[in-house]
Amino acid sequence: MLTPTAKVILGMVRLGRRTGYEMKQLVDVSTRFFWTASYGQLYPELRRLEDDGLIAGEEASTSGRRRRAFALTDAGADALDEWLRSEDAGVYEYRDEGMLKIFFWDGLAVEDRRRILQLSRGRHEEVLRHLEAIEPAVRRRGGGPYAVLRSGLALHRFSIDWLNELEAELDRDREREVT
Amino acid sequence: MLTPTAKVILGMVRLGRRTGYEMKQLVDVSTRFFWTASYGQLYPELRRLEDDGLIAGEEASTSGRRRRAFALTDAGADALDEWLRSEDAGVYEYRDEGMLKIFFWDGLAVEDRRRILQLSRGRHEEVLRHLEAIEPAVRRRGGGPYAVLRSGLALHRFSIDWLNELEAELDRDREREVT
DNA sequence: CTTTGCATGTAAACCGTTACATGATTTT
DNA sequence: AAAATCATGTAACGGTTTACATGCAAAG
Repeated sequence: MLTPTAKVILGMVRLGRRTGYEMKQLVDVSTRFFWTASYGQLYPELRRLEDDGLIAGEEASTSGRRRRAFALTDAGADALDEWLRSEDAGVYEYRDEGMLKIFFWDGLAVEDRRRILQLSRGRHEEVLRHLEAIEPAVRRRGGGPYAVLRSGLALHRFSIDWLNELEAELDRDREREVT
Repeated sequence: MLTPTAKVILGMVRLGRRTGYEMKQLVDVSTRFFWTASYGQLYPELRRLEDDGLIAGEEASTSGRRRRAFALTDAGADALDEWLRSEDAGVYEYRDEGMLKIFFWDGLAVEDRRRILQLSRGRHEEVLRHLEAIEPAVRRRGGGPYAVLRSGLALHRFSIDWLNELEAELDRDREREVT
């Protein structure tokens, strides 16, 4: 079985990211919103995958700076395909402290509740802005990354709309209080 | 600063869940979809919170079976409110292996891609069924838990719709291939 | 009398982030 | 000359899940 980070690495190598650094670069602008990877996971896992014969590394220093480039082995390509075709939906985790605050917000004043909604919305807006910024470039490439990007755009827009709706309800509740 | 589990506990105590077991019960049917807690976190954290004076525990055995019931102290109520009013959106994590598969799916046949979408959708449908089942009971209570439940319903329905749309696109792509 | 539910807890393993360390190269 | 970028790695820490251990009480 592949570890979560191994899946990212094998996929990234097939996409042409040959060094750990390049993989991290792409993760940070693309998969980051539904799948992260830090250097602390990446480099040890690269070594493990090489030991297991799923990737092959070679010295690729262009100058005095050391650099290791990796390529998929046949076994690695098989492992990647096997995972992609596996009958297992895999990890799905959604953890949202904003939701937890809403769950427990019953004692709070309307203005405090509004603030909770605004903070949550602010974060979705930040992500949305980033996704919108890279949209033109990713659209040109198309394929899986573009499908995923459109998912992200749709999801965060939906969340923003939903939070706005909840905020509108808050106003209606207050009017009822005043009346 | 409160640990994530501490936030759940303080909130649950205010909602009237007095024992670790009761808290876990409610977490499992309600917050589970955006915030989990296992016994391995719950019981040690209960002890820590009691040591810190945020909750007070008392023996509450109704018979031979041991049972510790907790209540919020004034300091605990303050800490809970402080967290709820904090200018920090807190943890937001979304990890989805289905999305990762889509990101890397470009080498796959249309049928393999369809399967990936179906598996993801299946999971959302499972969650949706559970949320729909508890909806009537939660609606009666209203408040934060009901707002959160409606969020969950909306989010998972949206995800299902989105995955269906992607699947329809797949069919259009294949027709184009055949034509 | 056996299974399910109530109830509390611990230990090990796993996963992941953060901070740190190092040093070369390119850009300003 | 300084700052940013390329590039690789480790150590410490923290949070979470899983599996295990224990035992009483109620229901079938």
